[in-house]
Amino acid sequence: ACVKAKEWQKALALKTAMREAGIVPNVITYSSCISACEKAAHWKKAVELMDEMRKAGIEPNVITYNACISACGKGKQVDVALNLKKQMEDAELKPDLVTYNSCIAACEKEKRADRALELMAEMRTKGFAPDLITYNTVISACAKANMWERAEKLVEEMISEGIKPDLVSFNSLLHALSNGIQWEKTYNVLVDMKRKHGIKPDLISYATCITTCENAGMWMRAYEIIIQMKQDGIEPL
RNA sequence: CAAUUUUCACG
Repeated sequence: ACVKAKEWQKALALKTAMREAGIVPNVITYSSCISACEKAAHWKKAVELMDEMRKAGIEPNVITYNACISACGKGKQVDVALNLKKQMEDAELKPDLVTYNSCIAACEKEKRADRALELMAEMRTKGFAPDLITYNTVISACAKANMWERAEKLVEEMISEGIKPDLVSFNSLLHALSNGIQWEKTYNVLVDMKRKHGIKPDLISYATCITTCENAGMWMRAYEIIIQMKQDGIEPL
């Protein structure tokens, strides 16, 4: 059952073909198909597949649920995603770190920073330490909810817990600051990520800073950043 | 190397 076709129609066609060839789809077959739907944000199909496999007497496992939660997240269905997490708890399956990260990502898509933060607190009580991805996702959630102060705090928090922020962390923080039109802070972060953390800003980082300066009416500053970007070997598009 | 999680934009 090796499904490498990453487009959902193809994956589903393959599954049908398998059945017709007399091969019984197993958990992994379904999980793969759900994953294929996920990339296309086809959350309804993903949920349908879960039902279908249950009817076929195949029990979804943690990975199956995680894939489906992710699919719902991409389709902006937080409630469906959180319901799935409940379902798996009822089915005496233990949500794992990926489950939480996927649920938090679902909240992020819907700008539900409050729920994302709640979930992060909940996972701690269940003995899961938030990892880099957890933090990055929550920071991004704060960015979308216009909570740049919280985003700043989260970065400090992760550092104090020994998790090194990466390029994604900083880009998310930059977006948070950008949405708050904190152009000075945005610029400081851009400088700090390179000087203090050894992370090279990429095109996204620079573009975010430039946009912020433009929104703040700081045209000269925006221009200076473009110059720096070119010195860094990154070309504006 | 059979399946699952994070940033902007496009889709």
